[in-house]
Amino acid sequence: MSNNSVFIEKLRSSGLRPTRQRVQICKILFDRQKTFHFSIKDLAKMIANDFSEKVSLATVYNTIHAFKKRGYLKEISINSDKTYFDTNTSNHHHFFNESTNELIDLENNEVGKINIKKKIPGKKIKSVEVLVKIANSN
Amino acid sequence: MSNNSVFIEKLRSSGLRPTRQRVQICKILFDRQKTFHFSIKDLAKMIANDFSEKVSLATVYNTIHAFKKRGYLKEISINSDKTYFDTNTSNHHHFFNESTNELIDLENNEVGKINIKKKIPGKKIKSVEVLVKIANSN
DNA sequence: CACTACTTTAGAATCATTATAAATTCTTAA
DNA sequence: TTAAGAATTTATAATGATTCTAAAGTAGTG
Ligand SMILES: [Mn+2]
Ligand SMILES: [Mn+2]
Ligand SMILES: [Zn+2]
Ligand SMILES: [Zn+2]
Repeated sequence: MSNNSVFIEKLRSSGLRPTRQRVQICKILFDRQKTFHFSIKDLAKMIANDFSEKVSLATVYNTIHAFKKRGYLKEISINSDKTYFDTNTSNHHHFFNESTNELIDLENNEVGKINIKKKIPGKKIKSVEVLVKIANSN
Repeated sequence: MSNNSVFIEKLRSSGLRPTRQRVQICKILFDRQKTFHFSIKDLAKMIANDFSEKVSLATVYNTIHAFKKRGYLKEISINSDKTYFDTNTSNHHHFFNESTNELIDLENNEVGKINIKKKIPGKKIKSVEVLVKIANSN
């Protein structure tokens, strides 16, 4: 249960004015212990439920993109029909539960060292991400 | 330079009738040595260039999705704004060249064994894919 | 308070993809 | 070979996500 000043500071520090709408979005995104994986649609729904005031979709998009640009969110592409944002901006991997369409974090230290044997001349590795698709064992 | 009967057989064996359009699409997709990574837009352009007869976009989508369903193509999601199809249907990984938006195959044997230490109870691993983003070293 | 720059908003525009339904083509059993 | 039925293609409309626009509202500053 952070208080608003944390969010206001977070917004200010990234060059965004702390408006009612943005503070509300911050509460939903960042007022929690665990990583939050969400689609824009998820988020819009939660705003509609948690908040008496309506927030336009354009504002949701604008704010999320600003946070992404500032490094407060990462975007994750799993498949063509769904894109997620992730409040965990560390370098990390994911499980994707195909039965429930749920993303689960896999921290860097939960995956053994990844050895990329093939090299591409003149190119440098920017990131290495693992996606593990899972489904019910039965 | 395969001859058409190869494609016709490929189509037939997967329950698709060998129409002019599908055979032409097969030529573009499968008449080559190396893996082909493409977007629907890429493919539609190539059809327009290589083929005197027009093929509707709906047919391109239908055929690609049928091939995907039959296991002749894989779909790869790199980021929200581009989805690729891949003629390499083996279990494999990718480099993504951020400078050129180009995908490069990384075969399974070009990546050391991947050790997923975290387990999810009641779930079975369906696939493990690595995406390595690269850019010019300069 | 008054001014300015930033922000929000509804609605329009765009773009990829999917759906529809009529016209065409393929298959196969006379 | 042909006729009938099934599958396919096609143009076009519909959908859905995202982005754009421009007008109305709000925050920061002095
Ligand atoms: Mn985006
Ligand atoms: Mn698709
Ligand atoms: Zn995550
Ligand atoms: Zn590939």
